[in-house]
Amino acid sequence: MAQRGSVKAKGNGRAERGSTRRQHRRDEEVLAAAAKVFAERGYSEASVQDVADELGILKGSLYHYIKTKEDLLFWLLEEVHRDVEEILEGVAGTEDIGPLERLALYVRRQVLYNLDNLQRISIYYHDMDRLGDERLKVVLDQRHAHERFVNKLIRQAQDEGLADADADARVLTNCLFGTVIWTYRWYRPNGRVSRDRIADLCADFALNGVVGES
Amino acid sequence: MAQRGSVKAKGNGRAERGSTRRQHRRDEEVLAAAAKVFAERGYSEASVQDVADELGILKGSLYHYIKTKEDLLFWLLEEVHRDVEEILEGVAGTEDIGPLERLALYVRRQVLYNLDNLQRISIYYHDMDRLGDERLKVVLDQRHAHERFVNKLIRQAQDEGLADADADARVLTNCLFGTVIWTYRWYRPNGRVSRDRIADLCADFALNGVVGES
DNA sequence: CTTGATCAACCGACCGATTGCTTGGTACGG
DNA sequence: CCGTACCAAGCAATCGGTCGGTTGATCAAG
Repeated sequence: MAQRGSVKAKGNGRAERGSTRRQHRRDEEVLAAAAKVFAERGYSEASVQDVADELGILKGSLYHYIKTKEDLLFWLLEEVHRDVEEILEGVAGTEDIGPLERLALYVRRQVLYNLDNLQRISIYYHDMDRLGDERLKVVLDQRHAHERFVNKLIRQAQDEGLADADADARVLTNCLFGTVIWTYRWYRPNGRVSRDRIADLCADFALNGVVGES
Repeated sequence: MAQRGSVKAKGNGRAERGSTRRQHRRDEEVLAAAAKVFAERGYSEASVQDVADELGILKGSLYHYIKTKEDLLFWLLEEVHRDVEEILEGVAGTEDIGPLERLALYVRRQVLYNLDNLQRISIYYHDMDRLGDERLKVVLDQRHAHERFVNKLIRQAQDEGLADADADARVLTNCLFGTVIWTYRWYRPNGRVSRDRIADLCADFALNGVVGES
């Protein structure tokens, strides 16, 4: 793990090293501990000591797994991006459905993912900016690709007369993102409304907003 | 300013002391500097030194105006709350309009406020949790009141048959908040769409979402 | 007009605590 | 005996906050 690809190393940071299988176990525990601590206290205020405490080892020992504190943050964000990319590919790969159904599918899946990964999503939207310049650029590029994907679906819907073409597509995209992303701020497990129902309601809300002209 | 009301002090923290008029000038400069620095670097990573530098004075001198670093954060959030309360009162005070028109009015005004106060809104949603327990409770109580206000409007619309009564009002409220609040994350001055147009589009998006069933 | 007291505003040096990170070493399973 | 996993001590830097002192404007008394 300590030798995970840096940004410079041909970008192949997620490659699985040949050996490793049991090693990954502990690596994931490290990331899980970091996720918990960062989500609770925020990246800036969380200390490496806190993460080590969560793992039950000393601070110095944690540096066996990481080079810098920022590594933990970057790897967590990389995980999120990998998962979200799967969602986008799933939506893009579904055949025989129109742009509006695709948008609804995207919203439902993305909202469900957010509700199931509150810690990482919190960290993603709270502490992304704490990355150094190069790594920040990597994450921002991924975000832009994500944005373009949704924006394209909305423009398609407008072109096909399924959505109000007078509304600026970029604004609609961001309104939809607001609906989807904000879930991580108000959702509480044990709530009265099920996650699936919430995902459906968010999809309805966003789709009605995109279609417009009631 | 150093003697601004603490949380405990009968809550009357905003009272203008008898003398003071020129003094307030510098106080506002202090808060403006803090807002700029906190918005740029985040409260946790911004140092008192940074705020003092922005003001052109030494760190020790800044403590003439504040008791703790947290004071700056709390006072900024108090300002936001005071402004937002005005918006709510304005919406509640408008006569002869239904709940849907009231909601649209709220969204437009709140979005415009967000776009005009990007720094403070960023700080509000990014660093609220850094407050101590007592002060955090104060801000959270204000937020809950804000939520109840919008939630009540939505339930009124549902009761009058103007909005889909099958959708959970709490979820709708949070979806609407997502649309409104998220603006501070994507809006950039000098963009191609005017602020007024953005406010209108957000209002349309949110209202269509609340009404549902197109 | 001069004096002297007052007070906000600011300086500059400093303190204890904590931070991210390093280093040299050890315990132990394969 | 070699590498993984961890320990224990410590370093330089930075942090929020303190403190004693200086400056300059204001203003009432003499």
